[in-house]
Amino acid sequence: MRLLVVEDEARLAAALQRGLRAEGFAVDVARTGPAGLDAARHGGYDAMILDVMLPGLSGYELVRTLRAEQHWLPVLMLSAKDGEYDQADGLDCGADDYLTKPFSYVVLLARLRALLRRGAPERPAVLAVGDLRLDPARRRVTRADTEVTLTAREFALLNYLMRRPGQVISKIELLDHVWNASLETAPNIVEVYVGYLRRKLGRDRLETVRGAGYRLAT
Amino acid sequence: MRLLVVEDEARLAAALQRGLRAEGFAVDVARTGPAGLDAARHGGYDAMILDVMLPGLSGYELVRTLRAEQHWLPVLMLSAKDGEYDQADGLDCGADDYLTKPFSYVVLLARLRALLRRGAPERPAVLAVGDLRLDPARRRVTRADTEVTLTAREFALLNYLMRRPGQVISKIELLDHVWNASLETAPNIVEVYVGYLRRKLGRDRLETVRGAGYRLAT
DNA sequence: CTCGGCGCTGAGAACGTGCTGAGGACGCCG
DNA sequence: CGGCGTCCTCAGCACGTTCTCAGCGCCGAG
Repeated sequence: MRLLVVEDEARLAAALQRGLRAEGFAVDVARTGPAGLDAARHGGYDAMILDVMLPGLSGYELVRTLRAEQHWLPVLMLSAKDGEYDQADGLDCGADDYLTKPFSYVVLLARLRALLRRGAPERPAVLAVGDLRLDPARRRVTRADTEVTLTAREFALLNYLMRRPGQVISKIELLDHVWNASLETAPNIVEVYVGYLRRKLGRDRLETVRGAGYRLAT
Repeated sequence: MRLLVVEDEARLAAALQRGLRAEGFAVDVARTGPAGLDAARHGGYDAMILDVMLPGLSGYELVRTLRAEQHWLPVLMLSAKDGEYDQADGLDCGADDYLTKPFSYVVLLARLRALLRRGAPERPAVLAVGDLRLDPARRRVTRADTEVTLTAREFALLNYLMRRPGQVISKIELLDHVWNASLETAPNIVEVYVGYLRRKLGRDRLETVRGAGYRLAT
């Protein structure tokens, strides 16, 4: 899931990015209204978190413009509760949901998930492929009932692969979702981590499909 | 879903009743501590929203009494942030979650929903994990039958962890529920308190899951 | 068979995360 | 007022994790 955060306060932006990445989202940040609008138009995001007070172009105007151009990206709006703007305005101009600062992180997450959920199926509690099991809540992985300890990055990678067993997944896609890296990042890092996983899970569990990507054996 | 709101300020009570009804809940209101206690005992509610400042009987006493009588109704506590009472105290006495006034209605709803989803009517009188025991009503903790004295904050933290043993809980979530902190608060405070707990409870009872959070060993 | 390119791996550097002790702010109580 | 306990901040340290890089092997095309 790819998210766009449009926020000019550096600390809040950084905190959001960190927190959401920890939840497994790929997060990009834009710091001004125009930059945000541009990213929203072309970035292929699944949702946008948008501050109202922005340099260059207000959040309201941004959403209005986007909607006028027939972009229907889900938008979660944030505003300082200083009375100048109010919630009704936010929803009026085309935002899908609305939070006033200061807000709780858990609430943000809940609302965000609600936005994204439209149509998306609920995740199963425990992923299982062959004799591999992965429990996201407990953050545990077992192979034939013996526990395997993984680092955060290894866990994220396996997690992603286990959601689409048997399918070939490209390095670019993995870079994008597991590392949320730019196009310029060297794909070698993926090879390195696939190597780590192979050592821990068994050699033939991850197949290489030359020129295409990797596949988790079912 | 039936809710009980115990709140003496007429305006707030009315607003809550109206808002929650609009969400599809059946809402009753009690205006004093004793009336609230009585309703909670006999009303068959799914959750209670409880102010701290009440005529006749404080919210703290109310929950404590209820828990002592083996009623495990989920309780969401509200307090004015006037310093007289502290958040940690709220979690101490057996409430399930806690909000300080002024709060956002959206936050209230989100927390309430989380409570109802969790909704454990079959809660044991005392939380027990391994040889650890925590009694929310009496605010006591024992480890292998010897009492451990905890400060309010330490107690609140352990309390939260013991409700989801074995699961990994992120620092952000802990900050949110135990400290009621914003996103920008430094997560170091969690590390510090985990350190305190480890000293008092034993080194390996709280596992660190690097890059993810903490887990209470089962 | 030969060659080019893709993928694999080990070594080690760079980085970040988490832990800890010291100490300051604050409120409470004698 | 002074001592005490709790809460929190901060800076330094240690160690695990992440990433880079270079060299090599292997696969497939021609």
